[in-house]
Amino acid sequence: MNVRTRIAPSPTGDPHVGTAYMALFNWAFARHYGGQFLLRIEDTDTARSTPESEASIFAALQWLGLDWDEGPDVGGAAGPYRQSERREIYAQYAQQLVDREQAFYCFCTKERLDRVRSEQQAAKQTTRYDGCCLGLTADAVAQRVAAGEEHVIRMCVPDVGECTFEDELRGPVTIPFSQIDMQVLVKSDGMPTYHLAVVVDDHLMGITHILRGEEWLNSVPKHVLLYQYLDWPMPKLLHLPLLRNPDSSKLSKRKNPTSILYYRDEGFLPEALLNYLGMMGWSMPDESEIFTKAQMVKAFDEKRISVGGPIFDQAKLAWLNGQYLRQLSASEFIAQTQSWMFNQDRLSQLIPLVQERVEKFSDLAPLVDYLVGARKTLTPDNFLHKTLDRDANVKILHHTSALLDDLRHWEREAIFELCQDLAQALDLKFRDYLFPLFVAISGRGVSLPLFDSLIFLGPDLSRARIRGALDAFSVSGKERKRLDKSLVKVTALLSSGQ
RNA sequence: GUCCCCUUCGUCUAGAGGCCUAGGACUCCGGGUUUUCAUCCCGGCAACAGGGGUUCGACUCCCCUAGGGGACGCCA
Repeated sequence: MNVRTRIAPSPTGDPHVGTAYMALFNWAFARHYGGQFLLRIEDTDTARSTPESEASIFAALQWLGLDWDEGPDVGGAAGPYRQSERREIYAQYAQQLVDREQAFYCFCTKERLDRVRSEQQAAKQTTRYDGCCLGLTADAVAQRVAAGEEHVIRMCVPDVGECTFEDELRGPVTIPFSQIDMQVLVKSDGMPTYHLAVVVDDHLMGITHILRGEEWLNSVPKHVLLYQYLDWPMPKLLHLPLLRNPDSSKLSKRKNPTSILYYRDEGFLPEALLNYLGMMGWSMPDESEIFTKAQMVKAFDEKRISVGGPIFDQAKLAWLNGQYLRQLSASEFIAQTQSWMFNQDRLSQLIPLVQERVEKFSDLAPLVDYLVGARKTLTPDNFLHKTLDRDANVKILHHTSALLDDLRHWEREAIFELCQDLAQALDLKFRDYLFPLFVAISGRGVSLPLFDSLIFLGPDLSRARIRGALDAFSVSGKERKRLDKSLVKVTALLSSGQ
């Protein structure tokens, strides 16, 4: 049997380490069995997908050295590999499902659905579409569609019975159909949802094994139904554990750096990151911990995957990276530091910031230390200020961090405006407001211009430093909740002000 | 709330009924090498969630409880 696996990221943000994790296992699986590994872009969310994000996913996977045999950039016989370019294909199957009464048109408004949902929640029932449009006659549907009424297509799901399917890592799993929603398959903008697109594409692209996150386990019955409706064979399913934050919740950028680019910019080697991800839920048969991706491919055995959720431990990753750095020859080390920071491109961004501030070359390093290296670890004392107290510092850091996390385009002007607006909303003088940010970014109250620094460091490092600065203050869960509430108010103020 | 998944040192893990006095790694703590530091070496702390079965024998199999996680979107 020719094995085919895929990684199917959604280009809606920074390339996530979870994506790298899944890519690694799918890649290793395919390579071990001599099959193909494909890259498919799941950009059916037109509001959130961006070409920049897609490009950064390519860049991140290439940096890691995970090569794909078919994909949007390299082509292949089963293309196109971008879901937004496959609309007609999905439409065709959606129509087939409607014709066979395995799916139906739904005209319910968002308002009605929200109402039904909250009623079900109040009654402590499973939230699920109530079947309102299920009984519509073909004529009625045709009329309403012709009249231009907005609609979606939903899949039919039995009310009773249960679905049992096989997960290769945990054995049979049974989920009652009463828990399964009549999932929307085609959105009102004509795009398929994940569930339709993934089934159609995996089949048409000949995917034999799906290795993906455990978060998908609950939606397998929807897919099983679709495969049955379409008369297609089920691929094998392997649901891998989710990477976790230190508090054991699902890995998230609010609690941990999650962007692959962060690890690149911080100075991790791709080999080390990959090696580390390879020991999350998997181990070499001889228990060795330092191994190359070629060794992993050779030894790969899905039976060795464990299903408990591993915590992504920065300390062990750092140790592992140290092992890799130490084994480099001096000339390799020079080459690596050059490609990391000391190259024409990076230096020409850096020098203009310092040229007019130095009198001797020896002034250079102290000025830029925090830009070419980690800033020092902070304590509350670093934030002592004539007007800002502890709580003010915490609030500024928390709110700025949250707003920057959601900022789509990392541009000087946008960041500047965001900060200015926030300072105003908090009723602070701009220069006072900026103080904790200077400390968070540079480790000092005075440094090179803040916004230039943010641009130079880039979104991933900047966000991590501001979030890290907050760790200097022990912020309790309770306080964090208060801060989140305060943030909601401030955000409301910001949007009303515009 | 409902459903699903998971559960070995603080963390990553080894362990497929006797090889377990539960092993390795990170972290932390000691000690050694080194002009300092780091590296490196040596040593130490530290776990089978709890309770019932099955079995001559259970970390390993089954059940219950507890805890953790996830899902419940016209997001993936």
